Amino acid sequence: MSDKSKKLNTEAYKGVRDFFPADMAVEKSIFSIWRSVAEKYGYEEYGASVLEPAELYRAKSGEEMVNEQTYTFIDRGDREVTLRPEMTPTVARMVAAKKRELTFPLRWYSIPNLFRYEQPQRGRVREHWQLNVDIFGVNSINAEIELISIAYDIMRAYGLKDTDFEIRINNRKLMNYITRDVFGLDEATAQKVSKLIDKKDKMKPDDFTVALMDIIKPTIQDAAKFESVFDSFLTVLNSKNFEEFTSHLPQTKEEHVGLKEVRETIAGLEKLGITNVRFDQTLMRGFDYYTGVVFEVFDLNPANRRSVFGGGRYDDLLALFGNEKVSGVGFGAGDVIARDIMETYKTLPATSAPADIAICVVGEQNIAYSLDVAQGLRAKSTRVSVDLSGKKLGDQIGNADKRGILKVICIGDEEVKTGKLRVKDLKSGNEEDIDTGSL
RNA sequence: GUGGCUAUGGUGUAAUGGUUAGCACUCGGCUCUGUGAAAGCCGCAGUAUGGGUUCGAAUCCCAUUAGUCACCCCA
Repeated sequence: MSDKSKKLNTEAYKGVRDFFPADMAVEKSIFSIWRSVAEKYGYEEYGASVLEPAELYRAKSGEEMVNEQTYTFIDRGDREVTLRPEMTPTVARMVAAKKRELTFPLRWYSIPNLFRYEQPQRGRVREHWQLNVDIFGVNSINAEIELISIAYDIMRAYGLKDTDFEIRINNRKLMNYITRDVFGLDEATAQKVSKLIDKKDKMKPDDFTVALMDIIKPTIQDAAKFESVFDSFLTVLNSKNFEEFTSHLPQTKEEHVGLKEVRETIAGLEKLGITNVRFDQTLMRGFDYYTGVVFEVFDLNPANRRSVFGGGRYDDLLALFGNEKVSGVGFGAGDVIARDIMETYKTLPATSAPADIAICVVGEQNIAYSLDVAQGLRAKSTRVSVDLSGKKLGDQIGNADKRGILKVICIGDEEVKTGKLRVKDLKSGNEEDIDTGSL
């Protein structure tokens, strides 16, 4: 008698995915796009364990992030362990460990699975795979240009046209300059403002204005001064393009380095034929470790209003490990959004059959012979699946067809005796003699 | 973590608190034991889980689990 309460649930753990063969085929095609583009640019693949000591993330992300957003537990040896929520600290650790024996610039990529303890919803899961591409040891914005053009090539490989997506860039140096130097906000206020700017696109303009006022007002006593600071700040933030934005900044003899970097990055990409790049002064990115250019790639289709890629320059990260500075620029691209995009644009490759030829066996006594024939074919790199079901021949052929296998060879007493085999093409129905001697 | 919405065979769906929970696809078997795709017949399989209200619950209520949306957070 069956006890319902004792049955195990077939569902995957909350927020993680099973990859059945059809899903895995999609996943593999995404990975293969990632790999081929990264390798075309001369990047080498590396890997690491999903387990990291919790302090690796504490150092940079703070208690709250580690406690509430990660899978963290105590192992049997009383060590605090975290399932990696991102790859950058790991790669920084690896690079720092071997810094003296590595040849810079270093071009590395990886496709790690990452974990975060969050409320799952569409496009947001607890375990996902992410392409991470990083270049270390290049101080010029040529690194940014290279990374962004990799991201661009991947978008094209997903099957999108230039007009389907947009690359948005900003520069941390610029925002720091504006909030601190130009408008004189203190560190804490600047921080709050940054967080707010990050959400600007999601808010109604009026709500944003009010929220911004609430943050800035308490820090400026003089009402008249506040009025003028606030208005010009708002004007800067609402600039429609790079030229307008620049014109609102105080003119000095030398162009600010942040502006220069953005200008040169856009120009550099343009020379490579990448023209769908847009300056966006509201682009912030959550990470504290970014120090220069930051960028994101967006699908313009309203179905996928999330960033497809995100990255930037982090020049100080390796200092955490006591090393002298090594500059880094990197980005991440998730598999979930990649899948959504390729579904939206219907660019997913057709699923391929699990084998090139199916061998249908009539009579159990002929299986040994069939296996031998299969080995001969496999030696020539043909993918062969031998039907071991013992079903009727018609069913075996039907099954091969259902799996998308295009050709079958039927083997029974007759074939074993004469050694003459015929290949049947399931599309045309034609049969063709093949020479077993050549197998 | 907070709030809203949702949950019926493997899949998609139907059923004013009142028959044996219906249909399609899929799957298995057969018509048809050495040649598939068609057609027909037969069959397997379900009210997410645990409670409650009621003479009676897929239907109403509560909790749990999961999905989804918004918030939080965004790596």
